[in-house]
Amino acid sequence: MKKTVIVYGILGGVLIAVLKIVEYRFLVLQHSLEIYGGIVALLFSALGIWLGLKLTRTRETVIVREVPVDVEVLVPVPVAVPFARNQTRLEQLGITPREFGILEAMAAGFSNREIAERLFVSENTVKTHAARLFDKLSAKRRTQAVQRAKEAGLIP
Amino acid sequence: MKKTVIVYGILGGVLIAVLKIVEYRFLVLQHSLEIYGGIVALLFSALGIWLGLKLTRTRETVIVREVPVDVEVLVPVPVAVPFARNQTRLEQLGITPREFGILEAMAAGFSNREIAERLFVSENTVKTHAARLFDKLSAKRRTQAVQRAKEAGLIP
DNA sequence: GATAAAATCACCCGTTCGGGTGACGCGCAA
DNA sequence: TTGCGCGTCACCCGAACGGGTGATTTTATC
Repeated sequence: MKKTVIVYGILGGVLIAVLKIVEYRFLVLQHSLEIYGGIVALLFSALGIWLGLKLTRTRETVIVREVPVDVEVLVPVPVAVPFARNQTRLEQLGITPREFGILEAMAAGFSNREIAERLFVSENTVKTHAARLFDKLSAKRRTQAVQRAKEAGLIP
Repeated sequence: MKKTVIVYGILGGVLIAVLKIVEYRFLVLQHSLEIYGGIVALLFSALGIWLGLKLTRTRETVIVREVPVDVEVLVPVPVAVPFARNQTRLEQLGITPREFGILEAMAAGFSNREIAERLFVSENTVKTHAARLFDKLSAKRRTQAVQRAKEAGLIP
């Protein structure tokens, strides 16, 4: 943060110097302009900072902490959310079964090499499938692809 | 840091250029004092806002809300289950707030660079946080880290 | 004020990913 | 029979990622 302040300071100094030079060149020797500009700059800088603070200050993260009321009642709750794979969207995107398999493995956190070993294919093949998958999901990274697939309801 | 310096440089250059133009117009037009002031005000407002944002980047107020858990209410899991972040597990793993922020961004499919720009830090910083995160989550890849975090109930 | 924890940034180096391209075989339908 | 979709594989190259190390600064805490 100090650095930022220093940079700002230097920048301000340079700015003022340049202003002075420019002013001399144009022979407009009205100090009021300089002072005026400086004051305005200062004021609005302060205003901007204040505004920025105000805009981002009320950022609250609400965290829900679970507190057991009765231990005996707190039996492991089977969530059992029947995930319904969105087959329609799969077809809409034109994702082939093989590509989907790679997608699942990717979502499970496997590397290309691991996926290759798992599916008994070469790493290059996995990469090809992955590339086509990224294209179809409009993703640039595998994490993004996984996220998109999740949003589309392709994977839980 | 380099980027910041470059941005600052460009900004300064543009500012000076604008000032010159404005000053030139001052010789021609008589109403440029207002224009000059307006431009300076605008520029420094923007600058101030940006600075304000940068200053308050991590000002997050964490509110821990204790919620009694009742199984009978939990079992009929209806729809729209507001994801309850598992704060306990977060502390167990020793994941700091900042690291968690990086984790969220990672899960959203952002690259290290994008995360860096989003959080107003350098890419190296993001990588450092990520490395520590991987260590704490026993993950070797970011996809795996996301998967682990999901399993642990850290992220939806 | 000392101390510890957290956050920030940098550099090097090796690995992994992803884009682009080209190619081959197989099965199926026109 | 030919075209097409699918799956397979290879190579190159640049970008992104991750490990490791070291350092400074900020923040919290006593």
